[in-house]
Amino acid sequence: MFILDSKNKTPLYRQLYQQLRVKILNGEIPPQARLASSRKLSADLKVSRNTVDTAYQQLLAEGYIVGKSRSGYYVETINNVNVSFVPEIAEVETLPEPSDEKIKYDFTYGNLPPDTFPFPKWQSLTNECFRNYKNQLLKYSSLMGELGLRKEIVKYLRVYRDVKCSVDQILITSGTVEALTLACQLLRSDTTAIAMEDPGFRAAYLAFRNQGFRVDPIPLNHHGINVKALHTSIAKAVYVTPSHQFPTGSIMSITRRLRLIEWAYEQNGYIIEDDYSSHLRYDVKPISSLQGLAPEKVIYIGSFSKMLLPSLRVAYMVLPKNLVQKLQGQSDFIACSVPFLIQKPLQLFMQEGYFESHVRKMINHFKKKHKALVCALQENFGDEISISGQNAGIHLLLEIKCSASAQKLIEQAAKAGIAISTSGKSWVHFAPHSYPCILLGFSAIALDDILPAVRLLRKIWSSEK
Amino acid sequence: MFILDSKNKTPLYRQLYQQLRVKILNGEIPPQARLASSRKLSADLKVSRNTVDTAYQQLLAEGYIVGKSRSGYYVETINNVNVSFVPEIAEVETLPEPSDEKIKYDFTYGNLPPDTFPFPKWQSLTNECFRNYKNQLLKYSSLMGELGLRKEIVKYLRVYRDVKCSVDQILITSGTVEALTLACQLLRSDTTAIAMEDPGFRAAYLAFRNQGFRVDPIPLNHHGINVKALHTSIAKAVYVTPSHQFPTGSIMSITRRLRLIEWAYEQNGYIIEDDYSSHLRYDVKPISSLQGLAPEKVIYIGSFSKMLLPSLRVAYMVLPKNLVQKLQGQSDFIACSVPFLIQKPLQLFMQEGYFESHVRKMINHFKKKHKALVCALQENFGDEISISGQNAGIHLLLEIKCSASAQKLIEQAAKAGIAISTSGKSWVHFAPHSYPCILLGFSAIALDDILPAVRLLRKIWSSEK
DNA sequence: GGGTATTTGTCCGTATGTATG
DNA sequence: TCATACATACGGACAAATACC
Repeated sequence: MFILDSKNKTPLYRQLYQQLRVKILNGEIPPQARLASSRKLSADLKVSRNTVDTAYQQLLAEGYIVGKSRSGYYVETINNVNVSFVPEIAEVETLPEPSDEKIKYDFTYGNLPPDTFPFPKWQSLTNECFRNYKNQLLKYSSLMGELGLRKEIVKYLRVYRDVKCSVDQILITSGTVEALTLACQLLRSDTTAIAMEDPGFRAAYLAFRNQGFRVDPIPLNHHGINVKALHTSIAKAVYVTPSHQFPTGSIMSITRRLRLIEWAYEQNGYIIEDDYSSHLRYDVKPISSLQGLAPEKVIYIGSFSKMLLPSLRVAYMVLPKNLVQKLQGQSDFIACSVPFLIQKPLQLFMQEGYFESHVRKMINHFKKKHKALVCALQENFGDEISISGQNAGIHLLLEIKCSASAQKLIEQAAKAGIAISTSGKSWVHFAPHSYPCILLGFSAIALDDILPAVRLLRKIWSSEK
Repeated sequence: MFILDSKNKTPLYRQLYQQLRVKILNGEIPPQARLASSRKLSADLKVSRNTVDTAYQQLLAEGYIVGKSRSGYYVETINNVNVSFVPEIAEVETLPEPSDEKIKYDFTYGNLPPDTFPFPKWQSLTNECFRNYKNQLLKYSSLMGELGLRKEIVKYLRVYRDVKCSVDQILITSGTVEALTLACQLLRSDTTAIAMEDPGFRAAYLAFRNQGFRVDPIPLNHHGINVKALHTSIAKAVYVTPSHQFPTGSIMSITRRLRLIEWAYEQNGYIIEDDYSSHLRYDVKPISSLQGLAPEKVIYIGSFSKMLLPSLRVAYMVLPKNLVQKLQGQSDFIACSVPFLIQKPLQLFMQEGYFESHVRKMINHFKKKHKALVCALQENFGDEISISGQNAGIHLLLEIKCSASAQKLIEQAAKAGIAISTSGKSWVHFAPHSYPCILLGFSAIALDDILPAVRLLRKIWSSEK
């Protein structure tokens, strides 16, 4: 009949429910049949009547049976044609956590180390949402995102990034790529090509391509994008990473910024400013964001992936006012794609000041690792490598003076347990380059692991010199 | 000098920081000036030296001052071009929750009633993620989404929707619109126009337009889209809602389905099947999904918004195998846009059989409300209205035989506290139509409210007859 | 056919362990 | 660490439906 095991972690009533359900679906208990009364069954199975009753209630709620008061429960005719037999849990193999065992040192880009993110706080904020915001969970949210979160972002941007905007201009997106996609949708009527820095951020390149735009690579030097070269392109939009160029790490100079803005006004075009590493800079003076210099000409994009958690999937964009109107005309009645359960905890996190302190903590954290990595590289490699990138961000770009390909160097490192982002995966380079380039992300690796990791790299790669 | 109030809820260090910052920005403390030492200032203000130091550290982190070791802190020359004076925004007004007080009966489309969603269970699953999956929270996830969740979706689709696919073909997206956008990206090289049912789902129309496609409206009757008319379009892709046409509610007949598939093979085109209301049908026999009939020609899109929670923002698409390859070529290294904190709880929810239970519960729930609404409308309006839509979905479409515009009817209802989705917001209608049409969603309203709400509607609208 | 005993669903309070704050 | 809340499981009390005399 029924086999109930009180030692099993699944509750008794649920075990009974499952077994009844299977018997109904495969016809062992035929339609219109009357189930045993809760008293009888409970006596048979040596469990409480309520246990049986709870199982019956569940079947009732799901339409497997109907109840006649004071008479009994009767099996419904299930009219699903092709539900021949539906086992409840068909034993999904519990996926073994992808074993990172082999990775000893992680130099991949973007992942974060444990113990930096305040998990308990975030968990309690999430639970607070379940307690206090049930109503909003049951609804679709508006296009731009939660108003409260947008207010917090405005405050943050005004104070730390010199970005000047009102809440109406903020749009919450599920990652930078969505932001870029939306930017493309807004610019489709203005241009058929988008210019970007070469080398540049691969995901942006793909986003533009996927949106049907031609991408014009524009060379850059250590002061930033070559505005003269930009003038040769017909593109009316340019994608740049001025606060910390990806991947070279240079910071766009103020004169270059002003010339770029001049270009935007002349061409009646737009600048897409990707401030992906937020205000992660160490010992270098801040330069005002492009957006702050020309709010009407800049689409500013920021992200929480680097500072908080990559898996949160929250980014945001600041749109010029005319584009806000355009967006609302284009996308009226489309819901924001970031779940409320992510937006609200983030809002509370910022509101209560935890974000600011967390950012400070992270800056310090990365600063130490940045310094340690630069030192370790210089000590171990000397002038065999050149490090590009200034005191900012969460990665360095190495040019390694050897004959092997970057691909091969990365494979060799992988064999020794050092994970490095495959070159050409995270960035694109259109112009040919002489030596292999390696992008070394230092966000995930622990401070104390940096020196031994670099020594190991030196040992592995020395044979290629 | 400085006024610190320990009774104030903002921390002491922050009060000091704010005041110092203002004085620096407006020049009261000039560039290069040395700040008072932390010992002196703490004595002056009768606070701990740490309090002063924390404030100084914050200013330091933000680049307002520089520290010379064993000498003091000196004010930096703020070289931001146009930072004239940035007041910190104190105290964001705590937003009053949008008061739904005025809404007595909610007939808007898509929202859900409380007490149907198992919040406690979901909450505990979310917490389980914080406990057991910290590693994965610190990482970017892969393009297609969590493998475990995709497995569960495959199982569900196979059993309930006749969809035939492997995990490799499943892509998790943050809502239907993202799925449609991705579909557009995949079809860009094949076609410049997309055909869709007229009337049809507005968000889809907007998505196609925003992606730069021309949209060809194709008329339909109660058996589904007019395939003959479809042949007159040059579009190589057609968007349909066969399981429950939006908004008319008709179910596409099997012959029509087969003819549509024939079209796809002839034209070497694709069908985008939006199964938005999943298997929400009452007393009507299910018809196999288009995907099940022609897996190579159909892009199938499903969503969890209607059955679980709109605010979760999770949908999924099933791609033909050749498009999977295309996608991976196009979007390599782009992360899935659904947060891990949403994907994982959903996976566990499905794995443990709660999703199936919940779906059956919801079907029962909606079935009752559907019946009650149809009865109430027929009793109160008789032949003054015609109800279109068969026994499926979470809405009805009413054609009201009166001279007033739909807009006006909706406004009148709103005055009486009855919320109805604005027509033309959720659906588009290209062809002209004689009587005003009203889309009545019955997902949010409580069962017992349906009859009084309809009576009230009758009373309000009777003057327009 | 009417009264009574029994069966049955339904509702209530309570004890216990776990999870959350 | 302790208090609280919740899910689970239990037994008892009540009223309606049914069966029986």
